[in-house]
Amino acid sequence: MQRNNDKTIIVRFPPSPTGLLHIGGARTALFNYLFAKHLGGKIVLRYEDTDKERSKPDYVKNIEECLVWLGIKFDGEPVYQSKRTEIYKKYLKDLVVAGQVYESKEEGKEVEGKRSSVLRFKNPNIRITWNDLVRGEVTFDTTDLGDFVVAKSFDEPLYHLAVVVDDFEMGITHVLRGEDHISNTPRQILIQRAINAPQPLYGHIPLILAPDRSKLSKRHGAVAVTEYRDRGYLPEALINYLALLGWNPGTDKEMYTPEELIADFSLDRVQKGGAIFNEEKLRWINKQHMKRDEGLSLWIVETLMASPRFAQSDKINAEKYVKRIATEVVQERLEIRSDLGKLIEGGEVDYFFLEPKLEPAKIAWKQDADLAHVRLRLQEISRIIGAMNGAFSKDDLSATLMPYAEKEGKGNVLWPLRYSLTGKDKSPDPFTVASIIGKEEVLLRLSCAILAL
RNA sequence: GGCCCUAUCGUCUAUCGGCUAGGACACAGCCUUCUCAAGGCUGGAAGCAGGGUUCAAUUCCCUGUAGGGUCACCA
Repeated sequence: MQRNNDKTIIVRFPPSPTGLLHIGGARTALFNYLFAKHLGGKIVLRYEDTDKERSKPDYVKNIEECLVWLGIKFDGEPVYQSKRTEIYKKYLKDLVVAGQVYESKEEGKEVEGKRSSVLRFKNPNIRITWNDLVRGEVTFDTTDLGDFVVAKSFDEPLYHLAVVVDDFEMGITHVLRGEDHISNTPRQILIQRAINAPQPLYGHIPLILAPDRSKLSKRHGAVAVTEYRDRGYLPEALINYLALLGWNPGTDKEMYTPEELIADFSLDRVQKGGAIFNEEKLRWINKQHMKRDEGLSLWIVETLMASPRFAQSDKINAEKYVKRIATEVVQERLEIRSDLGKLIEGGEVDYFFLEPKLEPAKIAWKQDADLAHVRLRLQEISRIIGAMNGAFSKDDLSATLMPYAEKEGKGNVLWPLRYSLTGKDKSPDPFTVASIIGKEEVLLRLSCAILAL
């Protein structure tokens, strides 16, 4: 009965443009996309905008924007149900002729602002069973459904009718959707049989849950894809995380590019139970992606160069210099893009562009705060560095200075050095900083520190 | 409430009858160059309950319990 194996796989993503695309919808789109692409099939986009009251062009725009951002590409042009009224009408008429849909007079309904007459499906009251791709056999008794409404009028079809007609006409072979649709399936199968459409294979994906285990929704905070985009998440990271929510490869692999997901995805490794959305893990995955993202350092460079904070600096336009800061210091410190603004505003890279302001009391390391000793050590550090020739890499600096640091006690040398260079309690290690700002600047800052003591 | 679905660390998950129950996030401790970040190592942390089936159940079956979904002239 359910034999579509010889046909090309065609799936669909059918958002209704009544709100911003949320992450649950994005994941449904993603699973459909991965499933289809893995098997060399097609995925089509269909806007279910039969509800004229709630559907808005702005939401269509948002959905489209998000899907493009996420990198989910569709085959062919999007379908709008609102433009297919005539088609549904034809099916409706045929169903009426066949006696499977009838016009029902609704007594007293007009007082509630509803129609006095609607089109109802004549329910055969049978048991419907299908073999769900993720849950196995599922059975419903359709008697509970009664003669449900399929259209408000011939020109105003409702969801179930439109879905079934479209899935049929579009040759949809697999319907992968959220678990919240599971109870819609029996009535859609009923309509399918009435119009002699083949039954697609169904797979009901578990829901994304809020921390309280209820269906994730607006009241739980950020759910719109655009919010995550605007907060600074990378699309590949969101894709990676969403894929792992409810699916796993059966290995320990967690870092995935979209291409790798397509290669590994399979429905039989999709989870049956819902999964709580955990932003901590999303952040971690985002960080991993950011570290690997080569284009990101370019963006960091541009952002640093454009920052008004460093406009006065004579170093801000030295691209090579800024590039080193971006790749050696900044990039590994970011979890999401918006961290960069915070890092800059927090003054965490000021010392690369501006002379640090030193608090004399902080130059000494707490273990040996004797100022005479500190002065002597800074002078010795200065002498050692001054004597260095040629290369000035992090490793050279470390090799040259560590023996002295070991001798004096690491903190007694490294802290004053690092503080003199940065004026910060927290910063990257002194060798990294020194190697970037260069020998001349290091010596200058050391002498300033000595004078400040 | 009816119907349907689900049930392993706090969270995401591995296990397709043999388990000292593995990994990741988060957390704690230690190490790595003083501080921060990154990295490394170590640690705590789970099979909802009761019955079966079986030589053997986290894994299969039943019941209970809990959680969720859905019950529109929305989609």
